[in-house]
Amino acid sequence: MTSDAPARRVTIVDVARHAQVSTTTVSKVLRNATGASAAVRARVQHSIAELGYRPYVGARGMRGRTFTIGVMLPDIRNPFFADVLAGLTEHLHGTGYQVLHGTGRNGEDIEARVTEAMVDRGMDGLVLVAPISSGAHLERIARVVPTVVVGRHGRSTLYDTVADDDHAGAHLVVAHLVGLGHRHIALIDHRETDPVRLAEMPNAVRADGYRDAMRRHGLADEIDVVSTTYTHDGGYLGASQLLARPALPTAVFAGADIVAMGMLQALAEAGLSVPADVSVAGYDNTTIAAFGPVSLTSVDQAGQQIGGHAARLLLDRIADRGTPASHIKLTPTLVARRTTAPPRVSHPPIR
Amino acid sequence: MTSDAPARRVTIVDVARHAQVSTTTVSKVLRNATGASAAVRARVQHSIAELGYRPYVGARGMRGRTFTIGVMLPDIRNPFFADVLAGLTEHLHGTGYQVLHGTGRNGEDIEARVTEAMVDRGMDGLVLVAPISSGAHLERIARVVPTVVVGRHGRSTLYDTVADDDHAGAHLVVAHLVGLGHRHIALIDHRETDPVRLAEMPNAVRADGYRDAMRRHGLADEIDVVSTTYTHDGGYLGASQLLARPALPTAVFAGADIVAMGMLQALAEAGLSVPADVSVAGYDNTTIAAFGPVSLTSVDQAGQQIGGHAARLLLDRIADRGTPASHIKLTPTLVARRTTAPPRVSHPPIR
DNA sequence: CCGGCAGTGGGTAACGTTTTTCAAATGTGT
DNA sequence: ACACATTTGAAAAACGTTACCCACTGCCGG
Repeated sequence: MTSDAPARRVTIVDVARHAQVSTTTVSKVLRNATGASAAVRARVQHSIAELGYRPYVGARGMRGRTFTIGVMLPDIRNPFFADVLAGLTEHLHGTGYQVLHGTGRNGEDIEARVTEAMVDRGMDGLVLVAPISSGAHLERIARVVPTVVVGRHGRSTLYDTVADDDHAGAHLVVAHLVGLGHRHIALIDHRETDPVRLAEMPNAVRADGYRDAMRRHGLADEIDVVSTTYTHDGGYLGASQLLARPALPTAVFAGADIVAMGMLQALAEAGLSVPADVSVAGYDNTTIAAFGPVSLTSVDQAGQQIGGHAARLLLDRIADRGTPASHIKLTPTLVARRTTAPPRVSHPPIR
Repeated sequence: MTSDAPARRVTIVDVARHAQVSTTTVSKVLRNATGASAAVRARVQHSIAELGYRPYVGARGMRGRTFTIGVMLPDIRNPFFADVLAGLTEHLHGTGYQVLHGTGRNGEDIEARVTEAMVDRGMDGLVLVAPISSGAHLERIARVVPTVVVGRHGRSTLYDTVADDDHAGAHLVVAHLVGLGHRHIALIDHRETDPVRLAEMPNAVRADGYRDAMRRHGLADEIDVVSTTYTHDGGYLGASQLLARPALPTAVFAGADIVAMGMLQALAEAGLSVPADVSVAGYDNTTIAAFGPVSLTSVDQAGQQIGGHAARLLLDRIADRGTPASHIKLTPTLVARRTTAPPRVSHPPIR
């Protein structure tokens, strides 16, 4: 009969006693190390199973390894991050590593607390997804534990990076809209003041790509950036600002799907229809974008692949911490759906 | 200048040497224990700051505590779980406990691996959100580490539970639809074969509540349950099955928002409009349900509150493992939106 | 027949922290 | 000035695991 007693943990000593061998031998069996005969090995395995022994990770950690990979996610609600995580765990499945994650909640102090906590827990490797911490902080972490940074453009010799080519992604969106006949294309951007982060964060690169693409299409004069935030409310606010103007742009490039959602809501409330009155494109190709009734044109970042690459790089770096840093850049693809269409009144070609 | 050297961790010994005291004294300062004068305390604090010392959790764990709370989430994509997590971390903020989570991916083996991993890492407490493991497994865990189970109806003397009253929630939906004039109300259920889980899982309780409510409204003959799964595809499939019939019900109660989404997609593809042709209600009041263009009638479970309660119970249990198990049941509320309306052809009242 | 070698198993010392025990120093009341 | 309580700080022993080293057994070749 099972009892309610607090139950002391079974240790390697219990197994050793039960199998009539030394703890050293049990350890050898556990690690598949040489120096144990087949007979002894079998006896120890049997004892392990019978006693239900599981190695205590804290003690293992003191000897160097915890078989744990920590993943910092900025926000658990964004489906893109879920894709990355899925790719990661998929790749790590069967390697003996356990994935645990923590949320940075898009706050620099909270994010730092999470990453520090992972270091303090002796994790063998860290994956930081779209971190907002300073580059110096990232390097401080990477110096202590093998680290891969995902979805951020800053580089370092101390950690690997996997990111999407946001510049190319922005080009895809602009080209798609121009191809439909749009000229006045606005961008909803995430306001960023910190000069260091400015260059490294995806939103900044997307904004750069947008400006560059507009210029290349001869639309330099039409560049129109509205700065809010990469949130649902930010999209709502951005749409409100556009609606307050005398004339609406014919198309809007929202820097993230979540922003596009906020816009769609504001536009619907204002009685405008999409794409008849205005085209809207997002970024990330989240599940909700693909959802039929929404059907948002978006840019797909292949989050699952990104996660897979991150896992691979991290395993390499754990195996040999001296490997030079790799920087992988994936090419995004455009998924055209029903929120983008030719403008109602087509502008006459220039000249 | 910072170097690329691997950087050895600063230990309590380094701090002790720097502050010219024993490690014991440093430990006392760290834990705010008595037995250190104000002067020494200040000196140690200064050394800690100067060296950037952080206690190594693995070593602490060997002495009993890791200041870590583990949260098992079945699925990172479901916003309801994100709400629960937010409530949890909110409540735990400032307590010195760090929250780390792992995903069970709705697989019994993967879930077991995650929970075992948390135990192996010496976590101080566990929150298991909507676990699918057997009750025996849950009790085995709870015997080793303080545990709170969220969103599941089975009870035990070994762990606390926090759950929503799914029976009442189903009543709310049926009452709402009946109030609008519906009689033929179908339920999309999650098929469950395991007899033990059958009674404990939320979907089963919702189905029970639905049947009970239908009977109380004199609609026993109209009870109509379609069994698929609680996924987007499950909703799509359920809708397809209904569409294959000669006559559609006038309203459908999808057991979860994600199921409702799949249904909406299938109905839209079939050229039917909601709520004109058929009313649809969900469950969970996820973010996407509230999203304007979707505007799904749903049942709100107050995930944030649930998480808060779970955190509180867990802290109590950690403080005193002997406390008798609490079982909290929260009352859900209905959020009526635009996917439910009176049926097109109102049935005449009975008799 | 002896020296070396491969293979097997065990003893022991870490790893970084907290807890327990104890001695010294300080203060307090006659 | 003396006994005695109290405070302060240190030494040492755990916690569970692994890595390093050593001892022992057969066995092979010279």
